[in-house]
Amino acid sequence: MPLDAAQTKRDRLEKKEAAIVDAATDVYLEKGFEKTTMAEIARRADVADGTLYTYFKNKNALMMAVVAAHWARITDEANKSISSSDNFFDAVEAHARYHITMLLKDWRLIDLSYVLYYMQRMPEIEATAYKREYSSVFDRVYNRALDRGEIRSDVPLRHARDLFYGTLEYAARTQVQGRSKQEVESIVKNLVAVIREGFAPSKPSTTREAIVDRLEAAVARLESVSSRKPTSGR
Amino acid sequence: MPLDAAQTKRDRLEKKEAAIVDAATDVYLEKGFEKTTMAEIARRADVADGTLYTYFKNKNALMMAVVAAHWARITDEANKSISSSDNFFDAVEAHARYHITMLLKDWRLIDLSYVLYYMQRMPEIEATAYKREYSSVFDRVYNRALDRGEIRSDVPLRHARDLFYGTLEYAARTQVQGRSKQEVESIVKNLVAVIREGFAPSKPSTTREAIVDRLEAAVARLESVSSRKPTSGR
DNA sequence: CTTGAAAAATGAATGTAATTCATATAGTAT
DNA sequence: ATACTATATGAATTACATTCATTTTTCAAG
Repeated sequence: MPLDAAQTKRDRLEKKEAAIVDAATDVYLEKGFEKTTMAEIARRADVADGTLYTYFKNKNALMMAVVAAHWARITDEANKSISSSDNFFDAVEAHARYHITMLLKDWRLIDLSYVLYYMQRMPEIEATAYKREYSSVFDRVYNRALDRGEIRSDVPLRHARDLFYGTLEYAARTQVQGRSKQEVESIVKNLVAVIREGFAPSKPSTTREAIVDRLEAAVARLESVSSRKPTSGR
Repeated sequence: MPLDAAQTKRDRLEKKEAAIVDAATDVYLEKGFEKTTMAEIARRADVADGTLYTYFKNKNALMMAVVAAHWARITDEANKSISSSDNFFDAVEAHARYHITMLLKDWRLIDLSYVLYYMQRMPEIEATAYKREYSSVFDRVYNRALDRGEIRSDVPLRHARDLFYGTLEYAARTQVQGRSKQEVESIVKNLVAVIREGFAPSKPSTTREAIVDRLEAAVARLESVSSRKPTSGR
């Protein structure tokens, strides 16, 4: 088989697969999970019922593809959301703003991930992989800040990550479920403020004793630094 | 109808209803949502298939009852979890510890609430009411601390609540989904530390603190001059 | 330009599980 | 005991997901 013919064929199949995923997304957003039927998806994608099964193992796999397409989109956007900030707190604020705005806009698709995950075990599809990829955005920002000494170093990454995404997702869910109006800015500012206080390099205590301790420690660090450099002997 | 006869009759029906809910809980915990069938529940509860529908409108309503029974249990326990602490941070720590321990133990039932909620709209059942009742535990602790001036007063309750429950639920979910071992204490201590820093009444800065800041800055400059610590990549 | 084997697509048939409903049974008041 | 009502029953119905025997399309080789 010539290479460009194969290319064309694969293109054609991928286009059809994408059309099916798009149709499934539309139906799901209109009707919700329970009322989405394979027959309706097939009708919208303009294929026969059976055709769906040549592209996806079953309904769950198809819905998982819907979810995967969405995570790919937002992971891409999330990476852009931090690109303009160079200090930790600005990057956190930008990413928080992007994240909660997205959650409020696309919550039905995000929640679909959870529904699929909890409805049945699907280890072969690894439903949480998309999320892990997405949350690596925060990980990079955090690790860079650690390297630069912008934040205290005794809080493990995973705790910071849980705080960040957990707070935003809970806030978004509260807002979507209740009928409270959206208040993105208030939520973002509050989270950033807490992180600013809780993750700042630890402020030394102001007792005289503590000052002396701090000075001793600083001197010790200086000594150990210069002793590692034989050229600048002491 | 005599009153005690009515009482007996209602008792009988309530016992049967509880038996059905218990059977449903068992089957669900064994098989997961998709593989739980009404026929199996009926068999376990020792009633006919149709009988289930004289107690519950449909499968979702029955599963919702399973969820409701669980929320009632844990709301009761949660209230006990804070009763022995009298200051804010102790109460927060006690409740945090109870909450995440419960989440790790009963996550399948907690998640079932979400699955049901997101699978279809059920405004008549008000799936989130249980959760609202539960989270009022935190609200009471927080409002009491506000009254007593134990914490700063410019953080709205809902933001504090989102931070508290959001962080713990995200942490629990991460742990359940991954195969990382449980680390309740680390998570609790970290959350309490962040809340302690972020919610403490703001202290006015003192002269001594300014001195320390200046010394810190001077030492940092010295250190950066005597050795260019390369930022370790990652 | 044919051709036939492999890949895709089809939709009627099948299987599974939720839900309904006509009928039977049990409980209660008179 | 009798009639009346509330409960319980499980066979029949319904709604979908999924399968599979056929048909249609694609494409490399002659």
